[in-house]
Amino acid sequence: MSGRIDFQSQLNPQQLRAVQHVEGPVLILAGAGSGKTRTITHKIAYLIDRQYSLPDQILAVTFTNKAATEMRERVEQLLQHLSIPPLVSTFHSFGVRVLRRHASRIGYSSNFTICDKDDQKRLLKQIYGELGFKDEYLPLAKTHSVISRAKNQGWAPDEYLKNSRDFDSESIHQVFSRYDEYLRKSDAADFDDLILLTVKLLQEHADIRNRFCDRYKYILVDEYQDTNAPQYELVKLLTSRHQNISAVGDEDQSIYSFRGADITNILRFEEDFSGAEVIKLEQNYRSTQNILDAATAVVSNNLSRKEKVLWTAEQAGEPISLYAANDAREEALFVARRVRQHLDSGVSGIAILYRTNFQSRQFEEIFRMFSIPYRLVGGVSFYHRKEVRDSLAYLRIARNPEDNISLERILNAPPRGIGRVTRDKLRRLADEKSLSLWGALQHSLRENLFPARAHLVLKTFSELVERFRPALDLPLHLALETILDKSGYLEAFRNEASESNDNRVLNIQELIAVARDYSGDEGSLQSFLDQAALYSELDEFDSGADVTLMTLHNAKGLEFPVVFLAGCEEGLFPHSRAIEENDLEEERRLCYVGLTRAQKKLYLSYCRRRRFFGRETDELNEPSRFLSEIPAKLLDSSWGQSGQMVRSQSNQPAFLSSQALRSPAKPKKAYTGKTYNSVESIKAALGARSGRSGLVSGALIVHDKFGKGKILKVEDTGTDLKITVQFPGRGIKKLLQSFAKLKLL
DNA sequence: GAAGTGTTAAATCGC
DNA sequence: TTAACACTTC
Repeated sequence: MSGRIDFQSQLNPQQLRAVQHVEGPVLILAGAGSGKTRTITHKIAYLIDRQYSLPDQILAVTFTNKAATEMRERVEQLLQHLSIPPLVSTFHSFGVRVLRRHASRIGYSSNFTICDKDDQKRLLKQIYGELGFKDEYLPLAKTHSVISRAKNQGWAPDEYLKNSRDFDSESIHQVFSRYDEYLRKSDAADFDDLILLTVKLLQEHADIRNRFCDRYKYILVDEYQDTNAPQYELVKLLTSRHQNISAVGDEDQSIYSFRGADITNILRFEEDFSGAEVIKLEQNYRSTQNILDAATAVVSNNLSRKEKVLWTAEQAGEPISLYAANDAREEALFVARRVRQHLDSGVSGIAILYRTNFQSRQFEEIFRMFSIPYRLVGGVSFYHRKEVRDSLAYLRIARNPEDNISLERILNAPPRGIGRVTRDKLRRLADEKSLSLWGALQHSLRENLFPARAHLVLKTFSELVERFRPALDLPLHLALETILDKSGYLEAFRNEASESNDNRVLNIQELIAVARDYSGDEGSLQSFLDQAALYSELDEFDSGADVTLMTLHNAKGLEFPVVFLAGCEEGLFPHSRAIEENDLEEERRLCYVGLTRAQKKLYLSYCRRRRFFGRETDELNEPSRFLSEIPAKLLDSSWGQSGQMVRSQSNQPAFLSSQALRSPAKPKKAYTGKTYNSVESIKAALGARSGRSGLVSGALIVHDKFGKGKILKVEDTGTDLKITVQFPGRGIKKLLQSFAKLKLL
């Protein structure tokens, strides 16, 4: 049966052309909100429905699990009697899928471990220790990002050295080589390797490459502007026989150059794939005219872009509101009040977007105060919690004790008497004998290489691990439960009752519950571990939620009736690092992405002052330059209640017309100028929260003849208060004691 | 080796 | 501000 779906009635002429372009390469250049994903989803359906292809001959690649899931579901909706689904996958999970089958061809086992950022950092730290490198001379964070960047270019350590003239490149090269070697020896791959190794496999083994080429006759790539060199290479390899590639992208939405995304991939598509047709989608179905005009006005300040004319059939809609807050708290209060109003009038689907994750905190606090339910995307996600990661490491070790990275994690968690000395000795032994850590442990037990006490704890540990294996025959969740039980890992948290330990236990129980969903399938252990490793924060996003907090990067591809774009200040957005490195065009694209998330109503806000590390900035923040790029006529002239009113005048951007934006004198804290007689009263006045008893630290400032100092400790001697104060002076910190009834400023 | 205490660094964006 | 770390003591 063919031709059941009426594509013509569901798509506009351009979209239809893109969908019906079946043979050969096509590039779909689409503006924001023009139905990119919709178009390729329909294309998948079209290929199947019109019998150009069997479902499993289609491979669609996206960047997030979220997008993949959505696309899969929509295809299923369109084609209701689909027995085999097409493969819709992220680049990374596609890599995993290929490698799990064929890893042996390039020297890995099919059970290789996926190593995430946290594992990478641990490993780098270990290598620093071995090489005697110090973080203060060569920041580990820098090394990490340089290595990842190099890998995203497709460079091996030696190629990196050749291509880089940095002062530190020799040192980094040393770390990089050792790091790669260690991963290889540990049968482990980091995220970048998932792509690199897949490319290597397909390059070196023509038989496998040809098999995949014939298998997937139609390749579709979403967000093509975000592909980096290895991903581009992968696409080239997969399409090397049949050039049936459909790439969808928007160069104005390229916001991932920091992870190697190369905007030239999309710009030179026509050269790369000869005979490529280019189709533009310029009608926007998402936003009002005002919002679209604002976004277009901003992004047209970029020089390196192709002109696209986005238009909409929508009305002008409401003007865009701009709010200048004195600080982040006020900004959050403004947002919370408006959110409440929208919720009360029945609007749902509100997003609060910001540049950096730390901004979420203030919103969370205020939203809880207002009892506004919200979803936070990002932050410390479930799968990044220590207890969850440790539990997964236990599971990996049960299956394969040779997994060095996991063994390092659980060796002494919970504490079982295997300390630094013993661990170092094991590592050295493993290195000398070219053994895994587990191998070294076995070897040293046989040869009696450790003193009695260490020998005993290692033997106990070894026997423990041996006892894990039989548990793997149980259904997955029971296996996990049994292993955690035997290991004493759960027990250790239960024994020491505290709020955080209770949470840990709950998280582990939650993990066991997730494992239950995987139980029973063939290969359930592997797919459970893979999904945990490739899990991303965006996966938590629930499009049904009323209010969502997330970063601008996470918001790409999503839309909301109401959007708040917070923190529009120079230094924050555009970010100071971007200003330094002259990456303003990418920041501007990010702004474009943010603005175009809004369907009906858009709010912009910024703070004149903002706190970093508990410290207030000295000078007032400049409003973001992007605000001044929005034509004043699109902006609202009325303002929220608690901030100062800013009126827009004819052609001036709203914020420029307001002169007296200086923040009023800060209200004095309730505790200043008073005299306190007890520890408790000081603590109460400060609202100080500190785990350590009798200690008040932090923002409290005392004033005496030595100047201003920070209170470190307050002890009640019965008659007096003994207060330890730290006075910073020329880099040297003097510790003094002063007594009782101190006046606090 | 573990626990407790003091010091200091930190936070752009993410698979 | 907090959290990781480094150092000391038991």
